[in-house]
Amino acid sequence: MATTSPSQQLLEKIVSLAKRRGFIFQSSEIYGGLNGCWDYGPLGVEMLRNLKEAWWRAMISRGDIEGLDASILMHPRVWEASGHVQNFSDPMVDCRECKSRYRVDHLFSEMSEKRLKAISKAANLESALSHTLVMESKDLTKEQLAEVLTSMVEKSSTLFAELVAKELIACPNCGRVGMLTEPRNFNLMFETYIGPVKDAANAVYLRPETAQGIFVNFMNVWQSARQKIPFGICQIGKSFRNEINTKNFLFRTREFEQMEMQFFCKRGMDEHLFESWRETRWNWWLALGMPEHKLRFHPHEKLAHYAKAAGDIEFEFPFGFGEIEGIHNRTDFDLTRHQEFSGKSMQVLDDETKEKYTPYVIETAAGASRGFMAFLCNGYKEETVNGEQRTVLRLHPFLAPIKVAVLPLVNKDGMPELAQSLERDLRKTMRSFYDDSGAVGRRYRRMDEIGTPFAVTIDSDTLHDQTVTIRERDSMQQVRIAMGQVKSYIAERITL
RNA sequence: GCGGGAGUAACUCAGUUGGUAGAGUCACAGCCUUCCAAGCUGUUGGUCGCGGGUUCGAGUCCCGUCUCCCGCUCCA
Repeated sequence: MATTSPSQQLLEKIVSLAKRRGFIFQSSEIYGGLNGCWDYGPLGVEMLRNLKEAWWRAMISRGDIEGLDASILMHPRVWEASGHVQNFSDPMVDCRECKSRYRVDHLFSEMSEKRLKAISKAANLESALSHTLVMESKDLTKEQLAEVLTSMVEKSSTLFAELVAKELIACPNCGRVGMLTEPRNFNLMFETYIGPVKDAANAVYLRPETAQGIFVNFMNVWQSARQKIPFGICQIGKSFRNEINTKNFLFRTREFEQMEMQFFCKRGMDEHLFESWRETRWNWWLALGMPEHKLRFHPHEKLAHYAKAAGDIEFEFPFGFGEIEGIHNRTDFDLTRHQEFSGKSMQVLDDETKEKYTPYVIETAAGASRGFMAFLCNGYKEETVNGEQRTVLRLHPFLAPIKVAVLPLVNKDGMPELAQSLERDLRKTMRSFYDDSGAVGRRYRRMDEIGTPFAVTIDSDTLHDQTVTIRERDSMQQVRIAMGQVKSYIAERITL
């Protein structure tokens, strides 16, 4: 029997509840499942839609952000321009002795300068440099040496193996020399083919991020929507990454949904806007019920090739802190690259100074799937009430898949009929649920477990004075109001 | 990709040295029940993850494979 940590058990309970109640099923389960893919069940899809709706409204209601829904398949050149073709595949090697795996660039960057020099000599770096750069190897810094060597290894299929054979590269873990395999490329982008012929010339990628769909449409949106800089473009959609390993339920999957916004501004405003968006996005998570102590902002020290500043909003999952949203100052990198690769101008005119410039971009990239899981984990609580245990999902009412349950206290005296008619009426404006099976306490608990914030109960008083009780999920307190006010009472309390 | 653990009903699990699958919960149909899951009756549901092998006979033993979890690695 495996020893399982409390946090592991917690995650297992959440996964189990998610399946039992119809939030999340494993993809293709009857065929044994598909690694790292999950399906949203009836309650899951409602909750996910609510989450995306909350985000969409927060973006669009500002007035300075336009929506977009770009195609998942894009021109292959997009990913050359974005740097994904080059940077999204990392050559990796394994140690035959101790089975450790390394990225080649990490291998080089961890080496001593002396070792790098020795390898440079063996790799005949000078001649490689002579026809590409004016520099000589002795002028290169340690970091530059590592970088050049990495790119040489990437270009040559045999170089790394030769260096290993000359016993110049040791495994950092076990220290054995000559045990590393040839580099293998791990391309993190999914590839498919346009048209019925599977041919390299027809290859396209499933987008690894939604951002590029926004960048390539920047000019279209700018001109058609009549927005003035600064303004943003936002988009919700699926992205795909062929991860080596999937992990932790919905957290690391190969197919996931993003909620991305790119805010275009003039250079000079970018640093202020980065801070401002960081705060705006932080507060958005809080407004949906995230407690501040479960969140943290993690600034990136090692920046990606496109970024000037970057950081993540992280949530404390049962397995530890994990990113739920990234905020990046992408500078003018993407637009500049697309201008270069497409030959189309990405510049705008400053009305005051009459100068043309390429806008800077602040990106906020939230994970819809990860956010969903974060709210599920955050909401899950086991409580003891009067000696009995109850499981409750403390979801913000806006996120809750079902807003209200309507229950006849007992199944007689016309209570079921009255309750059914109330439920039919509520159903027109909100997700509601009628339940008459078992004791009322059991029904309350069932609703707690799926996060339903309100339960309306029809009792004998209802029959003669048209009042009902409304029970609130978290406090379990009840108030009695006129049946005619139920709709407005709940509507007021399920808004953001 | 490596190492460890696990996979039996929708969920949580039991199943002895191999002898044609069980419990509780849930769900469903009723009964009971006037406010917080524990009453009664009945019912549905499993080729024991999948595929091979050994055997007269495999949930149980062996091999392969898939999936989930943990660690390493990875996470532009």
